[in-house]
Amino acid sequence: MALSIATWNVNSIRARAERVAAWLAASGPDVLCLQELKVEDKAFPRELFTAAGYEVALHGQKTYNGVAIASRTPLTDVAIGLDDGVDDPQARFIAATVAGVRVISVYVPNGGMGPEHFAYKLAWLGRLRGWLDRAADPAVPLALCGDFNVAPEDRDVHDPAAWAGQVLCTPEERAALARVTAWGLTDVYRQFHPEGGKYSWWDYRGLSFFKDQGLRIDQVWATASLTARATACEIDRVARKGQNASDHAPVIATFST
DNA sequence: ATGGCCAATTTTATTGGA
Repeated sequence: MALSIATWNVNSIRARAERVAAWLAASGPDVLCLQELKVEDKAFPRELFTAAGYEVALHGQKTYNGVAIASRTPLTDVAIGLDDGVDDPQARFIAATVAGVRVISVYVPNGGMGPEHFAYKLAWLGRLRGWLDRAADPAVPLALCGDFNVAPEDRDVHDPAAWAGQVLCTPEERAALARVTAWGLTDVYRQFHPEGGKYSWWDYRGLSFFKDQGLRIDQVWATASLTARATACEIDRVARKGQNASDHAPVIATFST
């Protein structure tokens, strides 16, 4: 048997309802971490998931952000938000345990809208490391999944020279992400695809997807005990094609059980 | 010249995204 865990920034679950339903029916993973729901909990299209055989743990908000974990098997020990005493209304973190794996869905701040946004992003990554230190165990199977809004290395960038120093690729962001993953996490996609030149996000503008001008900012990071069970990790570019697509493609990691 | 697209909103412009 296998356990598949995917992450997908859908850029509005309501705008993407038909595409998500079709994707679940065609290639639905066991667990799906979602980001950028852009909807309050009470307006979340839960039936879309229940009809496909999933239960959902949800942390939404109006207009912006919003994360969830959908699973074919029961979700337990749901944690909403970083719960670190910081007054932060932005819905960017949810965790739950499924099939013996601690699964986390994060939507890391973009940080590109000005200096205060950038500072919030770096601080948020520091708070994420704090949550791992305080509330998780690197010795157990854990998958930290989501839209990290950081391309970890130049090989995750279509044009590193053009992106040098730009938000999503700065040394400060890469260092902040590295401090999170130094807790004890491995980039599962990288394990299977060291070659680079593979992306998970393409700008809607300028025919970027057609020209494959993207960034690999969506990732699945796993602890050692889970990484040891990884058998594959793929980006589903097909889900980015055509009309009404999200600007992100799903990333699917598969583990032996 | 630093644009182009897309989604949500007390919508016909603005904000945020990446």
